[in-house]
Amino acid sequence: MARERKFSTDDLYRATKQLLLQNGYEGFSFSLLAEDLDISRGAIYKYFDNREELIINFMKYEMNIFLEELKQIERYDSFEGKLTYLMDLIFKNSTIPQLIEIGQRIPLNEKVKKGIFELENLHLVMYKYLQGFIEQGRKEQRFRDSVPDPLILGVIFQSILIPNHHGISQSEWVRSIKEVLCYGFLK
Amino acid sequence: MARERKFSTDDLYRATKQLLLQNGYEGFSFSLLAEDLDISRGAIYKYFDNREELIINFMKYEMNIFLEELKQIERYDSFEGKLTYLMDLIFKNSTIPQLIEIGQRIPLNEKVKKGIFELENLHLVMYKYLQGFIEQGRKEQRFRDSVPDPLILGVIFQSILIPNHHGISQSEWVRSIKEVLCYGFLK
DNA sequence: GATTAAAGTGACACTTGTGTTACTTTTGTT
DNA sequence: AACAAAAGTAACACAAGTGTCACTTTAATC
Repeated sequence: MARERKFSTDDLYRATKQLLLQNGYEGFSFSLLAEDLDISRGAIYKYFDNREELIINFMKYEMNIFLEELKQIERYDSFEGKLTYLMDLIFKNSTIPQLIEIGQRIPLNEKVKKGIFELENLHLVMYKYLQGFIEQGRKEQRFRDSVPDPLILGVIFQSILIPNHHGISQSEWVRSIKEVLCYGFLK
Repeated sequence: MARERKFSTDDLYRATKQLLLQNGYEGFSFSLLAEDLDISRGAIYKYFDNREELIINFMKYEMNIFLEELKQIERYDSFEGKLTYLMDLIFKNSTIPQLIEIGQRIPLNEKVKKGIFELENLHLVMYKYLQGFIEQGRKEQRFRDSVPDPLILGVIFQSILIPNHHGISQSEWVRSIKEVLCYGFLK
């Protein structure tokens, strides 16, 4: 009993992702989004009350996909297996740390409180999986004792964001980053 | 023969810095700036033609102060001396990497071409000093051969941006980061 | 005290974005 | 064919930003 949709929620999310990464949180607007998808601005309001609503739901969508993959880390028994899987996963999902950063710019107000809460829950789930990995590493005495847990996770997540200005090939770049993170840049 | 100034260029730069770090490039406006300094928007136009002009000049100002300090790296002869000085300098100027990132969001058009060019020149000067440090490290065989130069600089600059969500004390945090960068997080 | 010129203000016309609403289009169901 | 209902549009009133310009304020100089 309904007309066929001109654009899917997936279309919205795809364009949202591109615009967010390109223009940042403050540079994103429904106007840009509508223009990008060649639809009217009003149509978007049929599905999302406002910018924040859309962005939060998009973030939850991205997070869930990422978590689905991160969950698989538990398939690996060995610390090495988990470490390699985690690093590869993060380099494959290199936009996740950027999006998380952007997500933290959403101003918290009554309207979006619930959504933000749910998004933060997903972050906690992510942290839970990561913490499992860290604990195993500690138990097996693999990590430098003097380096705190949050820093281990921090350097892994942040290393994705190092700009490769010199256009070093992806495989070479990733291999080098892994090496620096594990063993440092000094001999 | 002139009236006393209500606000100095330094006042502008101070407020600009704060607003840029808080709101990002797209979230910065002359309106906010004027409000912050309790002056009229029109007054700012007496000194800067537009937002981009102001931001670029502010960036040049910040870069010059930073370069003045970075230059001092050459006072140290030993590689260790230079490395320690560089790390401490970057942690002391932790806003520099953030500001450089923000600066890269300025859209290049005819109006700002000259300013951007001059700002990029300052980046090259910065790179020159850093490259001197890298070369000495290579010559003295201190660096892991398999890690490319841009990545060594990249991890140093990016490490500042790792969010310390758990509020680990500054000194402890900095010490740990140095350790991870030099020797990695694995034993 | 009058003059001068820089410093600062406030209002104007304009642009871009928001959220809402009455409206039109499309398509399956009766 | 008529209808129902969801999908999409276009226009409105509003808010916040821009750049400009005629104006006022202030303080040094004659």
